[in-house]
Amino acid sequence: MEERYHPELVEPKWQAYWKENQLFKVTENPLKEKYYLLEMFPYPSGKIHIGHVRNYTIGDVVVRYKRMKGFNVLHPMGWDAFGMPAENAAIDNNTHPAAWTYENISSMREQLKKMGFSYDWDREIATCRPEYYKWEQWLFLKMLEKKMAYRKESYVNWCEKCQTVLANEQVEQDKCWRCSQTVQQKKLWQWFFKITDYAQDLLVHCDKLPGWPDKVTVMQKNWIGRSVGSELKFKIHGQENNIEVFTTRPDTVFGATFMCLAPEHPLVESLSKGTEKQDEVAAFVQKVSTQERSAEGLEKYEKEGVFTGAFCINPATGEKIPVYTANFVLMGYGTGAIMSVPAGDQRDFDFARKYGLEIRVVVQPKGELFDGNTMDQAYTGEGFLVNSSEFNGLESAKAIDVITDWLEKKGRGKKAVSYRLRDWGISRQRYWGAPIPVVHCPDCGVVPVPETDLPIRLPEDANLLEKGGSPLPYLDSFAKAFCPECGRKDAKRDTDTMDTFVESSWYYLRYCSPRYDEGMFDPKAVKYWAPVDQYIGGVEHAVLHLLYSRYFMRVLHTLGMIDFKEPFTRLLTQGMVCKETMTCPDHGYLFPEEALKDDKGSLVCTKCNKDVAVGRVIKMSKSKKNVVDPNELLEKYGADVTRLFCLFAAPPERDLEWSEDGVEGSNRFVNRVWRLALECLEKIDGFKPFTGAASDLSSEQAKALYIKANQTIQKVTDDIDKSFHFNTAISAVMELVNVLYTIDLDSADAEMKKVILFSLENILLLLSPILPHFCEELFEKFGKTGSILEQSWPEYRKDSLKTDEIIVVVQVNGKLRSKFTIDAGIGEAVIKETALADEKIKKYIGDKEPKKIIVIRKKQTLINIVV
RNA sequence: GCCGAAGUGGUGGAAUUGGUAGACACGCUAGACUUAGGAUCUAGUACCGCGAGGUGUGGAGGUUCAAGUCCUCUCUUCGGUACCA
Repeated sequence: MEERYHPELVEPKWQAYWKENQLFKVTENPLKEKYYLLEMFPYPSGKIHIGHVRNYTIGDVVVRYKRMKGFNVLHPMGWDAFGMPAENAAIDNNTHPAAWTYENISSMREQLKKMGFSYDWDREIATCRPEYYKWEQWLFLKMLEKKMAYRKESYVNWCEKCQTVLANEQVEQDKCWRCSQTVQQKKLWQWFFKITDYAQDLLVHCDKLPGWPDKVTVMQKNWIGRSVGSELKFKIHGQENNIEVFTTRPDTVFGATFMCLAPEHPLVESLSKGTEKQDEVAAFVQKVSTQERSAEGLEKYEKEGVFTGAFCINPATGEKIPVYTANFVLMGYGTGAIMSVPAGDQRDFDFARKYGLEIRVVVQPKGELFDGNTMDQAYTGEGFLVNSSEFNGLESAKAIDVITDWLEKKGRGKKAVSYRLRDWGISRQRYWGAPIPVVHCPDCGVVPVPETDLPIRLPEDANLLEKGGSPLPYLDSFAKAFCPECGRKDAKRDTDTMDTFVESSWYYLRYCSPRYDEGMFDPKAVKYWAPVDQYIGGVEHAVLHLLYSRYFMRVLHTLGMIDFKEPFTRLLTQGMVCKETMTCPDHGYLFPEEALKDDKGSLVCTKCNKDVAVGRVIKMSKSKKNVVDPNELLEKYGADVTRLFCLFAAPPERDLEWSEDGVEGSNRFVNRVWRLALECLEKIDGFKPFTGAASDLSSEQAKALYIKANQTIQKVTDDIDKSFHFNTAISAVMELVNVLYTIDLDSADAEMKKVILFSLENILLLLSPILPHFCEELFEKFGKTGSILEQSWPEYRKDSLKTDEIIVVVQVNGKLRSKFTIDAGIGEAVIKETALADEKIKKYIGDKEPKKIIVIRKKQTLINIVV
């Protein structure tokens, strides 16, 4: 009985068994109900981190559970293999993105295999392979043909010194991360997908995703950001052109005392041209071009603007109002111009005060008398119109329609819907991505590459530029092309590559038929497997990846390629894995192994012996060094213990705080079950598990254990099935194990032994999705043949879940004062009587007459006496 | 800034539709076994108080016989914010 569980022997044994018997290989089987479970595929960064381990463990448990429930389960794995880190690593380590990526893939694949995850590895894909991105290029051509893809000019972060485009994360405080040069906004022609065509459909279906967490659909709705309002035309003074604005508050149009254009607005230059403001405006536009134009970045800068020198006509008042350009107006939202109503919008108010512009009150609630000169903030609420000519006195909410209709009759406006959602810019001026399959011809313009030329291969012999730019434009063998239309020899291939979100928007369909070479996927396979029944991944993808995927399915649906629109029926967004940071005064951030306890018990740096400061618990990241290497865990504890801890430490949707002590605890539990099983094996021989009803059992102890075992089956099944709360499922099994530990096997009678055997076998079945290797091994020791995977999930007996007695909780004025046990079938009157007769209760009631007695008989039986 | 979450013992966390706050585990304390233990087993462990008892789910109010759970306000931390994936 000294023997401990030895993962280093047991785990490879069963991994080999599963592989040999191809237990995870699946094919379409119309006789079985399918279940497609998918975890978000990883970026091959080099090593699996704990966040991956957690994500894939959650998925693996559900997969194994569903298999035991009889489903035909698809559970694939692959690699989101294009992306910026490969380029950075290639520059830093003087290697090639492809070499770096493929190496990472093979080491990460080995790690995943050691974790015992039940993937059908025959379906593995890597998005950087031409066989994959060929079909992405194919789809791009289809979208181009259907006008779902188009080109327009838009801005990128540009470092003049490095001559490169920078990602947002490569811009640090307006400076290039490599050379600290101030970053500029540069205008480039880029490709876009017309996701806005589906804005309404994507929005409406947010409410038809019952399997998604509300927080995700709410975020998506807000991201799409539908707003209803009006589009108004402000005639430019002295010209026939108009400036169009979108506003949700046309009721305030009489208060529009100036106009603001985005600095990128095409009219900014032309309006100021030739005026004395020309230079000032140009300088301002230049200044704004060094400012980050993201929603997050906008907040960092002081709101400011300049007068363009031009005026436009307020369509309601007929007044001349000045046209400004301002840094808080975004070209990408609405029309890139706003009518400014300082009395009704805080930003406009601040702007007006700053530049001495008129603040005219047009809406005020009853009983107020706002004055534009003395107000200290804008009034954004509803009220009644003032200073609005014939509309004075009208309720502002009603005025929205009335004024829009009035302006429409004058030809100056109309009702309009605007979305915050912008079209998806997919062009990346990078090397390590899927080439965009078009050619630019001096004569024919943009010409799609013929389908038969696909894939347009990314040349793998290119060397990266030191400063991070893409080598593709300089690589003649790639960039020079014949025009497919006219045959001109000096046409130029598009050297941009696609956003990596494009690959991840459809990979889950590719898994259904990963080697299919006649299209993106085999329609028959997709018909059987898709959509994904359960998708699992980080909550950080709540908007972009998930929205793009939803969009892509709509595109394929429109193209008639699939018959569904929503890719993921159920979604689980798991929390991050966090750990405390440690810093040494001399050496900065420390890895966990670089800080050790000295004899006094305080943490010191292994390099200099100075005291280590323990910092906040934050998401594990290499830069903060608060990481745990799964390889070390595997070596020390094995896969099953690591899996157990990931599941036990927190429910999946919550952040998980890593704790070495907690892992030790999981290890202890695994060994506790191991010893229990071995002891039973030794002492209970020749018996079969009990399977009758609890009432057939003669001893109270056996009955109690049997009920507990049945309750455990119910609890674990519910927790996995309904909420994925594995932590409570595990604690339920722990409770049962604790009960078994209190039983003396040597003195147990035959009946008891049968119930113990029943309990133990079910513990193994219930734990098998979580501790697959461990449970296989014990199952085998108990003389079973085959894999535990092929067993059915246990059923509990409904007639053996409840005990004969219940505990009644007695409260006086809502405070717990006493408890008693009573026969479960007893009536309410008896409960009241018993409670009132209770000595402790009498003390609290005294001689007062109870005002009210409330008896609750739900999960708990409770009686509250109000005096 | 905007959008979305989360705050419960020394720690991670548990608590259908409001109904015994702290399951289960870590840590700690004590005991047992042991040549030894960082193994194992048993017991105890929210806080204050000698006690009766009181107080407790980030903070402040409110609804209710009853609030971790519902409502209002507020603080802190985290995620996303369109070129990290």
